[in-house]
Amino acid sequence: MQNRNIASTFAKGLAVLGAFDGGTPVLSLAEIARRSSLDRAAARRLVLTLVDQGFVETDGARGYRLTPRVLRFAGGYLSGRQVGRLVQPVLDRHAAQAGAPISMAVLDGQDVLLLAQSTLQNSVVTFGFTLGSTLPLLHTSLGRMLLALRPADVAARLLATAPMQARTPEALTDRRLISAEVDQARSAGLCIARAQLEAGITGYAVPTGPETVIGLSRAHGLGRDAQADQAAIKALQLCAAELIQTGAV
Amino acid sequence: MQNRNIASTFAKGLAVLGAFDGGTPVLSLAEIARRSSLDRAAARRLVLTLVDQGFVETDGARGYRLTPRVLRFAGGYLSGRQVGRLVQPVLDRHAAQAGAPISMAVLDGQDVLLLAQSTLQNSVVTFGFTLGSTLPLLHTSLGRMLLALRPADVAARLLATAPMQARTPEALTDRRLISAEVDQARSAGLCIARAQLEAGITGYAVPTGPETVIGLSRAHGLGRDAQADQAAIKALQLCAAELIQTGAV
DNA sequence: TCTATATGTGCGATATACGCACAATCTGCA
DNA sequence: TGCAGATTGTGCGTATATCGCACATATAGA
Repeated sequence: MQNRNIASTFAKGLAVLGAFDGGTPVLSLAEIARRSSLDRAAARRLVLTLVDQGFVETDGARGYRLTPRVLRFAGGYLSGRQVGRLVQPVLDRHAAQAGAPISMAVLDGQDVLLLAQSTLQNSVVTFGFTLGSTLPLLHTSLGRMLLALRPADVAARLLATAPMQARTPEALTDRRLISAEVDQARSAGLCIARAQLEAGITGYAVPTGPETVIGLSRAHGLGRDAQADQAAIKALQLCAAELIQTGAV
Repeated sequence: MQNRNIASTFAKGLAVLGAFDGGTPVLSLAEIARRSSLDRAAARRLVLTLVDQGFVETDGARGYRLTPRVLRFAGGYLSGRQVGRLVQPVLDRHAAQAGAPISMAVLDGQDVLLLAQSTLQNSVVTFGFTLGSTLPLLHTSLGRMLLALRPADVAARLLATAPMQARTPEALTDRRLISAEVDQARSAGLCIARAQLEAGITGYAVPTGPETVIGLSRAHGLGRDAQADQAAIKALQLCAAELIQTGAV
């Protein structure tokens, strides 16, 4: 039974807008229809509406891509939550002290979604991620920490269904082992993930609120470096304490 | 005559989404209807669609606000244009060298729209702006530089119609004087705006492409400091040169 | 040049969305 | 505490916006 409180054309339009996930910068109409599971003609009309409203442009040929105007939605969110005023300066200060970029993230659907980050000059570990980037839930310290913050039933469901995106030889592929890592993060109030997303890189994460976490990454050597781990976690905990004080999260 | 290639319900939905501009973090249905110029019942259905799709949430009472999910649109744009990989590291490196945050912007409608920025530890001048923030066109060095990049007829139209948002005693309010500043920016390939947006702050901007500019701001003393101006412009020009080399803009 | 894929478009059908009007709720003030 | 004004919730009949189809055209790649 259709819900008359829902505008289905608008919902379809949002699916079309969501098809532009950045993995492929320019999309064809056919690809947009596929990604949004819509009839080709419907997808075409919705894309032309986005063009008309200035959120999408053509590349002159038959491809479509987002325009900067979509950043206004992010601006609305960030300004509304005062991220630029309360969160960014704290991340900047602690990232400088830690000598590593620090990111803030939330759980969104089955992904880690980056809310803010402080990048640094000459940072070794960047990966090109930005605000709005999504990261895997099961193979990042951020993701595991976010799962740890959720009620056990919610976490269990996500652990069973989130995509398995192991990309390194050391990445866990057994969901039960990942679940154990999440349990450990829940107990300890921190998470350390070694070479799960990228070989040679250890990720660290701590909570900053009921639904947000911060994290940083560092290159590691062959052995486990307890001292480096402790320093990274300490830096994050100091940062988290200050973020909690701002009340922004 | 209605254009059958445009889905008007989707266009209305985008207007509702755009009502959340961040100035007021939580909006009522009545306020959303006003801002989007829609019938109250229509606005309600469209907002409920956003709630259903996870882009908006209620505050438990009668207010609505954006969720982080809207950042995915920004992520799609930033990832598609490789901002995190090509632009951000360059901004970070040059901001560190300049000792001031550097932002990249485009013209969008009648606003300056921030595309990227490198913020710094202990930065004097932050204002809380973030990626996705909009700034006034007529009273920022970024805005005047963007106007300078446009064909003369386009610039003239914007100079005549963009909102006059003077907020300091020294801010120009005569559109002809502002136009002269834009002409000078066009000739010089750089723009310096003293105390136009904020008292005591000078803004600098240079172009990085046919439609993008970068800029930074510094506190200034009572007199004009030609040496500080030259250093800021030089830093921006070095940054712009490197950005042009990356081909990201 | 040919084939497969993609795109453009008009159209009839119908499902979606509209706006209205009335009821209910909430807020602020005296 | 009560009242007035503003806001919100909701059902409904109707109009129109949107749908998906089918055919034509264009493009890309082998």
